[in-house]
Amino acid sequence: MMSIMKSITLKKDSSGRKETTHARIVETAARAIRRSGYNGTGVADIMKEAGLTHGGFYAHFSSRDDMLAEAADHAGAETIAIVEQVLAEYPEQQRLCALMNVYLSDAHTANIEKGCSFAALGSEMHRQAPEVRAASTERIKELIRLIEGQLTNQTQTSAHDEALLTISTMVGTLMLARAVNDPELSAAFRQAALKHYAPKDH
Amino acid sequence: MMSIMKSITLKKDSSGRKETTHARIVETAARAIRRSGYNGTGVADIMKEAGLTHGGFYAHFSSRDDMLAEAADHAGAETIAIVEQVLAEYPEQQRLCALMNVYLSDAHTANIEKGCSFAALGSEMHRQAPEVRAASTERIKELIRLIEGQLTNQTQTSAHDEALLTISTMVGTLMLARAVNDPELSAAFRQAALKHYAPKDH
DNA sequence: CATCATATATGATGATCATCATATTATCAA
DNA sequence: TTGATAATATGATGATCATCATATATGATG
Repeated sequence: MMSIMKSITLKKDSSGRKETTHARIVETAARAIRRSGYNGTGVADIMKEAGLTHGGFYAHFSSRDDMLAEAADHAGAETIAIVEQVLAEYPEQQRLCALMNVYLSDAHTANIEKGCSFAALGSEMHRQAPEVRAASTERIKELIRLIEGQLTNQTQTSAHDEALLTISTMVGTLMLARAVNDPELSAAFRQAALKHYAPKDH
Repeated sequence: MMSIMKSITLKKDSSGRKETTHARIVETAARAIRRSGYNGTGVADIMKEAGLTHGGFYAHFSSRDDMLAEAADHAGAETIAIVEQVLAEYPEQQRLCALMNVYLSDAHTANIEKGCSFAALGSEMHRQAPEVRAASTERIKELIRLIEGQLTNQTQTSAHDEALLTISTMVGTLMLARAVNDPELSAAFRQAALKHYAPKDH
């Protein structure tokens, strides 16, 4: 009763410290889930890797799944960004070819924690919390639109279908190339896909 | 000193009870890992699902990873068996087509725990214990040989490459079809692959 | 510099987990 | 049936985990 005009001041943190920290946690988590999987990624691990202690976690996220959803979204966004960057660097005729070469490169195969989130987390997606799955699905749809837009010399329907097929092949190839313990087989999987999708390069 | 001829009798369990139980645990685990992932599969869960208690586990396996390796091998063997069965049921010309239809069917998409172990566990493989990865890699090589053997109208090299590409596409498509939370997109991924690999069927 | 709200840290709780020591039960030989 | 041995169960241990209550530290403002 005595404090009608108590808190006029909004909790505006002009320095944006919390937002910065929040973003740092999400970036750290986006790397951690690709490296260690959803189940292999603990709250304390991520906070430590972000230079914090575990206790502050729930000031930033309502639950672990909430954080995983943000991390999945961020990892998906990074995947989209990689693809967009390659597409922007090449003339129209060479774009898909160049994308394949980058996507199936040794570097991308080795760099799981900064690479394609769908190849890194694909087989775990179906059992994640609904918010995690939803965020990832939206990013996959974004990727489909991006690839579809490159297939201009086709009817709309066949461009969509070909985009879906191309993405399935890219993701499947990269995932299997990482899965096997035999470096030669890993390279063979990627070369076989490149032979089909980027036959120009020797 | 007093028991020179103590234990002549080998511990031969003529009824094979332990072997039967061991096989049952492995079969249960092979389903559990596909359903819940490697990390989501606890020792106690599996023993309970196999109708046992957790304590007896280490009479059957030297470690959890040891069990996971046997489970991965068994799941891979089941995958091979599914493929072999489809191939045996159809005449040579229709085999790959039929395999695609079965592999990308609604039933296989839904039945993760008895389906293709590479689509179910692919993105988790690279961080498993060496014995787990080794067992899975051997089964993948077996699958490659199987598919390669169906591509008879090609040179050896191109048959091998095409087998690798086909497997990457199959696995990637099924994995993504399961991953997304949108049933229409799930069907679209599979239809796009079928359009390319099994165009005969409407 | 002093105050206050905000951001982060310390520490605890109960749950779950792999692993193991020991007890109990089941099977087969006699 | 009885005893020996193998197969499984009971129960414990220490580690790790998500979550939360509370304390401290930080930085903006007066």
